[in-house]
Amino acid sequence: MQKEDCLLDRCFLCKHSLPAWKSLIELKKTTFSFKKGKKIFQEGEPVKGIFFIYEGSVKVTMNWGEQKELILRFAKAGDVLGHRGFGGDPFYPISATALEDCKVCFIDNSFLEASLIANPALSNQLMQVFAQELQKAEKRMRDLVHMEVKGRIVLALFEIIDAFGTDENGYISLQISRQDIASYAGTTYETVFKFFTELTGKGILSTSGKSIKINDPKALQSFIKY
Amino acid sequence: MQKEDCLLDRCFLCKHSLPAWKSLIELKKTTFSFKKGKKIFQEGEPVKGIFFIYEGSVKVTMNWGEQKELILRFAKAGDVLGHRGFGGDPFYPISATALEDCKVCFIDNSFLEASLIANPALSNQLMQVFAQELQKAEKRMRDLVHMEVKGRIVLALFEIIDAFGTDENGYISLQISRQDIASYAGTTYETVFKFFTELTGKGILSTSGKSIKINDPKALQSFIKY
DNA sequence: CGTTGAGTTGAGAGTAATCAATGTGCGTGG
DNA sequence: CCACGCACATTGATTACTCTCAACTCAACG
Repeated sequence: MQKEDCLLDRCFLCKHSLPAWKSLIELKKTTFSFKKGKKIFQEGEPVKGIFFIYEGSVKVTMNWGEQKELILRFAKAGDVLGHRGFGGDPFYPISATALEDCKVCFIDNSFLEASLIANPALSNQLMQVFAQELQKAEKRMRDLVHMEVKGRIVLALFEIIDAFGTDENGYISLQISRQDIASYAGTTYETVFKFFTELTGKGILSTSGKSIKINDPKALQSFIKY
Repeated sequence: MQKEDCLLDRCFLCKHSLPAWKSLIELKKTTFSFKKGKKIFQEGEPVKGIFFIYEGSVKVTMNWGEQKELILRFAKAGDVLGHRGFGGDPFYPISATALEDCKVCFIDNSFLEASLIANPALSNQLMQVFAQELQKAEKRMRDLVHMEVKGRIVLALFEIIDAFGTDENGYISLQISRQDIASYAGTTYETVFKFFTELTGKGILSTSGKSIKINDPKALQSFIKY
């Protein structure tokens, strides 16, 4: 982790702050780098502040017992991390792990709170973030409960493409493991695996090395049954 | 639905507003009554404002297809409803249904927004509400995915008691249908039923008419496996 | 007295998790 | 350069859970 300059336009806090605050924010915030696979923060740790991603991608997870994890969401440049520390417990209820090499801005709690009080527009922006994430979370809750596994895996794929996009050949820009897809869809590694071989067999999906490409989105859709 | 006076101390908006605003809020807000079973608002309807419950209890649900519903949460006096209308779509992503006869305060969007801008403390309070609900939602998401059905039903019972309490005899204060418990636990009516007969057989649970009583919380806990 | 609908129970089917076995690639050390 | 071991990928077989469907009971009501 090392301190660096921050790309203003990619940082939530800078983007939504009053111009007058920007120089102050520059002083206050610290930028850290995380290597792929490193934990940015962990379930149970005391909350010290809030993070803004301005480079790389991150998975936000929650554990069940020792072995099982659920990926709650993926986050990418421009997204906020660690705001779940707000309210109640001063301990993170979740973990955040870098999926690629990442750069994140860190703002400590006291400065953030001061900013929120002084700058209602920022406060409103953050509230919007919360509201949207709450909506997404509840929708996902329903999906995880009522959809069958194949549908959930399909949804995971769409979600991942939505978050990270595809390269010029149509492959998902992020190298994501089948284990992570399983953790997002709330299923097991093997099940994802078998489904993928079924899909590649039918030509709906292609895999090249570690990367995945969707050939037939409509056919995928059809696995989502109401 | 009829207009009535509002019990100030049970209303989120009044409780967290500046004293100077209270009289204005009194002017602006409207109180409605809803009979048990009536929908307060429904998935897909345009968002017109926000509700505060000051009497009765409510289930907040989301539908999957035509038949399957998931109860996202229970709300009772003092809780906020309809704030998920914030951000993005101006349509409710969820429905709210009265579980008992209810009285709710309604504040229309424009006045709420004005209040939030003028009163940062209120804004912060609402943000806290969002943050806490987001935490709860994500925890529940994990539970629904990784716990087995019996554990989820147990959790539902605890959750319901937590929200609504028990009467002097230890029975859950709210008459809740097995269907609703199933919808909360993400399972079917029959499964809840069979589990309940198993539990009453072992003396862990008692049912009297429509009401439910937990005799042995520890034995119930043991169905939650990590 | 028949009908309706909700409460209750049982049998069967299907899905996905678990377990186990085999295959594959890679790095390391001899 | 080869042999070995380890971790991870892949696949098949088995198990177990829970959903679905259907039947039955019982009470209320016309």
